[in-house]
Amino acid sequence: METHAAPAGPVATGSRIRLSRERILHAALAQADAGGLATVSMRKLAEALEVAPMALYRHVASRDDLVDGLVDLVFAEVGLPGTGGDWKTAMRERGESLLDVLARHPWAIGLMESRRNPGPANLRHHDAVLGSLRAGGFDMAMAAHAYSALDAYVYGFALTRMTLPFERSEQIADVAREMLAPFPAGAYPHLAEFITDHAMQPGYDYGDEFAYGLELVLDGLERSAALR
Amino acid sequence: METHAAPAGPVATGSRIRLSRERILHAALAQADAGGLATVSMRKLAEALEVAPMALYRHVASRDDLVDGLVDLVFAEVGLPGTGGDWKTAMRERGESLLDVLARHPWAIGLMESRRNPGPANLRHHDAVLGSLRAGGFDMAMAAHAYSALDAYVYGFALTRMTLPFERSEQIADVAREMLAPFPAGAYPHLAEFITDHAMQPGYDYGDEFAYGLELVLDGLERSAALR
DNA sequence: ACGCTAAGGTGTACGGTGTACGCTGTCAAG
DNA sequence: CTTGACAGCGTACACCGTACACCTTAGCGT
Repeated sequence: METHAAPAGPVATGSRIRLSRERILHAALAQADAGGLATVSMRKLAEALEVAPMALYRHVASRDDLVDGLVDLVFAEVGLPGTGGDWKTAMRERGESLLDVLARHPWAIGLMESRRNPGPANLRHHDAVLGSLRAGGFDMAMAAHAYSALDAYVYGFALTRMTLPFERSEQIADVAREMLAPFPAGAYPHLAEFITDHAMQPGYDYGDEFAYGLELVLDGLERSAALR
Repeated sequence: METHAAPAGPVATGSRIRLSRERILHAALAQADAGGLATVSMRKLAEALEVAPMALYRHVASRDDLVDGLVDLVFAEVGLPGTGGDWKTAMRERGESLLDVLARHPWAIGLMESRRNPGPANLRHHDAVLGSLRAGGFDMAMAAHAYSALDAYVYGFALTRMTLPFERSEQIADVAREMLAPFPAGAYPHLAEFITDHAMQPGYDYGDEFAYGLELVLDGLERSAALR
C-alpha cells in the first residue's frame, strides 16, 4: 500500500485512469463475485481494466498476491464485535455478519483462514473477537474454546450451505429427483423421507438452520464458562 | 460404471495393464494426497499411469468427472454410524471419523458437499446418518437441526484447522513472528497475548479443541431434543 | 523551459493447462 | 477371415500465469 498522500496524486494520464492496486482489487472482486474465483484470470482482469495483462504486475506481485488482497477486502466487510455490551450478543452479531459476507463472496469461504499472509483486516478482526471475549469474562483457555467452536460452526455452515444445490423448498423436488435418478428407487429410504416429508414442505429454508445451531453453540459456551 | 462381470475380465493386454476408471481414480487420489488437488493434471496423471493424456478420456468424461469420483472415494472412507446403540456415541464416532478422513485428504474439504453429482458413497453416508438420528428418537425437524449443526461444526473445524499454519506449540513462535512482522508492534494486543500466553505454551495442540466443541454441540442437541 | 530518471504500461515468448477430433491397432464375435 | 467396437494415441487449439526487454510518459531538479 503506497498511496502517498502527496499533492493531488497521479490519478489520470491523458484520458486513461491510472492503474492502482486498489482499482485492480475491486475489479477482481467484482469478477470473482460474478463467476467465482476460477474465472478471474490476469488476462480477463486486464481486459476489463483496458490494460495489457503485464501491466497488472506493476501493482500486484502475482495472482496469489492478488488473492491475498481479495481475502483481506472480504475480511474488511465483516463487522467487528464491540467490547461494550453482552459477549453473547456481540458474538451472535459477528457470526451473522460473517455469514452474510460469506454469502456475498462464497468463493472466499475456503480461503479466509488459509492464507499464509493475512492482511491487516484479517488480523484486526481476530484481535477484536479475542478482545470481545476477554472483555466478556472469558479466560484465555475458554476464549480459545469459544473462538474455535464459533468459527468452525460459522465457516462450516457457510461451506455446507454454499454447496447445497437448492435453498427454498420449491426447487428441491427437481434437484433431488435428478440426484437420485441414477440409483435404484428405495436405495436411500431415510434420505428420500427427509426430502419429501421435510425439505419439500412449504416454507422450508435451509438458511433457517443457522440461527438454531448458533444459539446452541452460544448457550453451550455460556454454560461451560459458567459466566453471568 | 461398466465393469461387466464377464468371463475373466479384460485385465491386461500384452504386457501393459489395462486402464480403468478405478485405476485412474486411485492414481489421482495418491497424487492429490501428495501435492493437493491442483497438482493433479490430466497430463501428469497420464504420465504416472504410463499412458497418453487422451487415453484417460475413455474412462473419465472430464477432469470434473474425475474430481466427482475422487470425492466419492473419500466419502467411502468415512465410517457409517450404527443404528443400534446410543445416538450420541454414533454421532461422536462419525464426527471423529469424518475429521480423520478430512485430515488425510485436506484438498477434499471444500468439495465434499459441493458436487452437483453426489456418488453412491456420499448418498449412502447421508442416508445412514439420518437413519441413525431417527433411530435415536429424533423427529424429522430435530434430525435436520442436528445434522446441520454437526456437519457444519465438523467441516468447519476441518477447514479452519487445515488452514492453520501451525499445529504444535513449537512452531508457533516463528510463524507468528513472520505474520506480524509487517505491522507495528502492539497493533494487535489480544492476538499477541493469545499467542504468547496460550498458543506458545508447551503442550498446546489446536486439534484438542475439536473434542470440546463436538461435545458442546452434542450436549446442546441432547438438551434441545429432550431425549433420554 | 529543459533534460533526466524512474516508474508505468506493452509485446513477445515459454511452458503449462483441459480437451476436441480423427487416426490406428487390437481383439472378440460372427 | 471378416468385421466392428473400442482402447489408446498424436496433433492441435485456446487459454492460463508470468519472465524479460522494451518504449512512453510524468514529474522532478536545474
